[in-house]
Amino acid sequence: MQYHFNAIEAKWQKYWAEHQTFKAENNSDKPKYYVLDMFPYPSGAGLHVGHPLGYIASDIYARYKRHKGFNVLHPQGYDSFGLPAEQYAIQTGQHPAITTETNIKTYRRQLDQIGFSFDWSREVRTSSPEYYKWTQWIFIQLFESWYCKNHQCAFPISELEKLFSEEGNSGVNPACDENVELFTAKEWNTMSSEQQQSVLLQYRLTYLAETEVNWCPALGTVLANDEIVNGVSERGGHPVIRKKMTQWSMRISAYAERLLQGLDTIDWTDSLKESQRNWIGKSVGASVTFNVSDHDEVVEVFTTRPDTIFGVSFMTLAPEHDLVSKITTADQKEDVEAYIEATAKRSERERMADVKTISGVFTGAYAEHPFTKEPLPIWIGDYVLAGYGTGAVMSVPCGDQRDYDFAKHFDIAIPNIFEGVDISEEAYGSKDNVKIANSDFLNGMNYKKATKRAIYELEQLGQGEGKTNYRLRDAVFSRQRYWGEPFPVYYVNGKPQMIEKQHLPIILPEVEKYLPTEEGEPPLGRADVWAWSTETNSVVSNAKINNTTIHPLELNTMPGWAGSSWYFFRYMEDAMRDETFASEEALNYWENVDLYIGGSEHATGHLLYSRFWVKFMKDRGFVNVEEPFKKLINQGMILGTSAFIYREDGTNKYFSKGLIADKHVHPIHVKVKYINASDELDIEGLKKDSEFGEDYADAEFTLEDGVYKVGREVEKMSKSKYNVVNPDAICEQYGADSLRLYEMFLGPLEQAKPWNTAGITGVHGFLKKLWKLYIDDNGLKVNDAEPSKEAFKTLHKTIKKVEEDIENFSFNTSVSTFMIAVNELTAQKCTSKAILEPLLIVLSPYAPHIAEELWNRLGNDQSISTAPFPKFEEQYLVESSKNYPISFNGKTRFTLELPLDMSKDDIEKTVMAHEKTIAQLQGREPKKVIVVPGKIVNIVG
RNA sequence: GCUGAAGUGGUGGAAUUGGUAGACACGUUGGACUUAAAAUCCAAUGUCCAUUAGGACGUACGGGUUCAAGUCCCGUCUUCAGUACCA
Repeated sequence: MQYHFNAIEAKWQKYWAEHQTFKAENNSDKPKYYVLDMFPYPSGAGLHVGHPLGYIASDIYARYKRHKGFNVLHPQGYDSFGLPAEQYAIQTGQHPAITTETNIKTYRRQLDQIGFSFDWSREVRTSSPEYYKWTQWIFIQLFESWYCKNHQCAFPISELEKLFSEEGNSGVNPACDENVELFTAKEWNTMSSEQQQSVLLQYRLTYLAETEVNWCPALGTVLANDEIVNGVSERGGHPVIRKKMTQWSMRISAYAERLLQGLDTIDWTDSLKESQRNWIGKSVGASVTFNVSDHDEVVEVFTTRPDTIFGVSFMTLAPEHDLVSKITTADQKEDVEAYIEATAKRSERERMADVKTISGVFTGAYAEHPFTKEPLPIWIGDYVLAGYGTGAVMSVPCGDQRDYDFAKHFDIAIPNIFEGVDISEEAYGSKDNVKIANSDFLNGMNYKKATKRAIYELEQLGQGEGKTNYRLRDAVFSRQRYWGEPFPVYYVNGKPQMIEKQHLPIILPEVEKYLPTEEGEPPLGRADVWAWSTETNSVVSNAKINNTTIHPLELNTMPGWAGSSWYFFRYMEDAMRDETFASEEALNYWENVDLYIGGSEHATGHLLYSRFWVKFMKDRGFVNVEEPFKKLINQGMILGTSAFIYREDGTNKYFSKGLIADKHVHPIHVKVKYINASDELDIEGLKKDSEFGEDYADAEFTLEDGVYKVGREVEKMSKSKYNVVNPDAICEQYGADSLRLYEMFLGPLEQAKPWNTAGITGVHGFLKKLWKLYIDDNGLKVNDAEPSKEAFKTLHKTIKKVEEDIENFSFNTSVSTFMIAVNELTAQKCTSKAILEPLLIVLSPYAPHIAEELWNRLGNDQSISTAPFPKFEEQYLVESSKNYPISFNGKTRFTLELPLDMSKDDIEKTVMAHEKTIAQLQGREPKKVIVVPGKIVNIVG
């Protein structure tokens, strides 16, 4: 009987679905384990072989944990709001919901055929109203909260109102907008409700603010910092400009310190933690204010080197700095304005590319040194960034290379405040091994002491204080798009109001077109039912404008990361649950994700935002975990191997790769399915391909050695490069088990690696051999024969290795282990059930279908997933003897097989006897024998 | 520049954490079976020298520690990823 993988796989997939084999229980005596994949965005292209890599790894782990006696939650869903469906809608008029539904069907079919052990009863879709009701609800909770820096915790905004009415705002220490005005309790209580609302907006964890945003004209929307790569949009590569807009923002900066501290408590890779640390960008230093001479203004700067305060010889402002227009003297006005205009014209990209050119201009104004009262010229320069710190720096040319270069270029003084350091060539940027000089009360101190003293003295003067600065900016939360969560917000007199929970969800309305309106409003501005009636408490049609008091609803939608920041909690419960986003019992039982697998591209987006939301939800008591993902693994990308044919310029002639050296050719991508394992092109197949019509019909192919050789190159898998390998075709031809094993076999999980379909014959051959070990032409070969010692050894070696591999996430080496085991057992002619049955359990996480089939044929009527993982027993691996390498002066000459229980002295005696014989033969004196316990025998002379 | 990861046959990659480098697989070559092909099976396959026996060299490069180094230490180079005028 042959191994009919297609039939076997279909059979068991159906069985698992019908029996709900992988349904997780919310009540169980077993310990819980939560294995999660980053849920996919269902794109129109469907899955290619790279997508399932992480899912296969997590599935192996989930199945393994079930064998190990855990109650495993392993869900899957779709991050189904997003730009591609909307772009497609703009082009075709097709509603994104329909496209999304179609794509999800394709995804589901493709996922099902690989045999994942997902509990589909908990599926979530971020675009379904049952789900985004709760995304909207969380938004409201953020609006109704403020963050107390003293307690490092978020509280309801009503508590802040109470504090304000009792003692004003001078005593509270909240995370809030900069430069909020101080008021007393009395002042607060006399404010109008509208005024109070305006004030509170400065403290809420999500707030409306006029912010400078990254506006992408081509996409008609704003983008977050992490959606911009090299100054252009991540999607589509369109230019991005700075623009001021009123936007919802998330006060993630309030959580900067906790987001940083929390990294120490979770098991993520160093590089990922490092990315987040860099993104948060904590720097400890001081804020210092410099009075501007002859003005009523001050320049506030942030510095990490307050110890170098006496080295300041000038100030530099960003060209966009508010003070520039106020302090520039009449003489300098023309130059300054010309400079500002010139920098504004330069795109972000140019400014980044051109970091070496030093440019700047003197404002004509001077600041006063806080201690020496010396006048310090105030310059503007584009090396100072408006978006970091205060947009102004105190320039210490002897201690900072950029200040140094600037000072040299404009011939500004470079006072040296370092003892015995030569600064004639470059600045001394190091904090170490140096003492401060020429600095009044700081003389002779090191960095640490001087910093402390400088801050103290500044505080005495009232011109500075110790300060910690974070690079992390608040996250803009509004998108001018259609296909996203609507905000549960309406406006009364321009002030945002939250819609009450019982009226959620606010359903995304139908629109005729998905583009922004002619007035430049977001697409929701086109909906004729996009207003809120406070009388009926419902969304009403704009047409009813005369019958009832209506208020405009927020027209923006939420960004992609809104729905993905909390979805892992929704899986804990029935996705249709309507009372809360998940029950308290479920949240208490599942806590957080034990293992999270996904791509590293989310390092500073999704993985930071979800940590922020979870910390917030913890503060407000909605969940009871501080971190969402205990352990995180980034799977590497599977790359495609593109194939090229070479067309001679201006002809329809194609030359084989070896013949192109002296010709003018250019490479053209061809479909990889026409290439065999030896890089030879199937010319007939290509000519007949309907996608290219007649393009290749009369093409002339010049061969070498009778074949056409193509060029190969490893690139990202992409439709346009014709290097996409479809898992459907692989499952069809080799089966899901082969695909699963091969994806693991390709290499370490976390590494990027190219796909090469040719290699799959190796693992496919293994599965056939495995089948033959159990089944032959007469049916089942397995019997109750007493297993041999060797068979036990093979089995237990395999158990041990695979268990270690899975725990260490090195799935690639397990596949080799299985191959060796099957080869050994075949050679031993093993037919014992006592060996072959447990072997199936060990294999089943990797190749569940064949394992389930053989398990069933061995007479088991329960799914193999209920079977406990076989226990490794050391005794079967213990050997009676061991090969000792015998080395002379470090060179291994021969090995001696000696019994394991031999004592050190006996080993020495035995080896000495050998040495004597050899020495006699070679006609020399015997050398001394040294035994290193347990390891090796040395003979030294 | 900074941070992180890595460099092993023709290729993907192993190596129990300092103990016989190259497991396993692909590819290649030869053979068996077959009218033929596919499939399957067997053998060889790091490089060099040697008819053989055997030997020399070999984990990016240069040093070092050790009886013993792919593994540890110092220096250099290269590749990939992230980040960047962050004061």
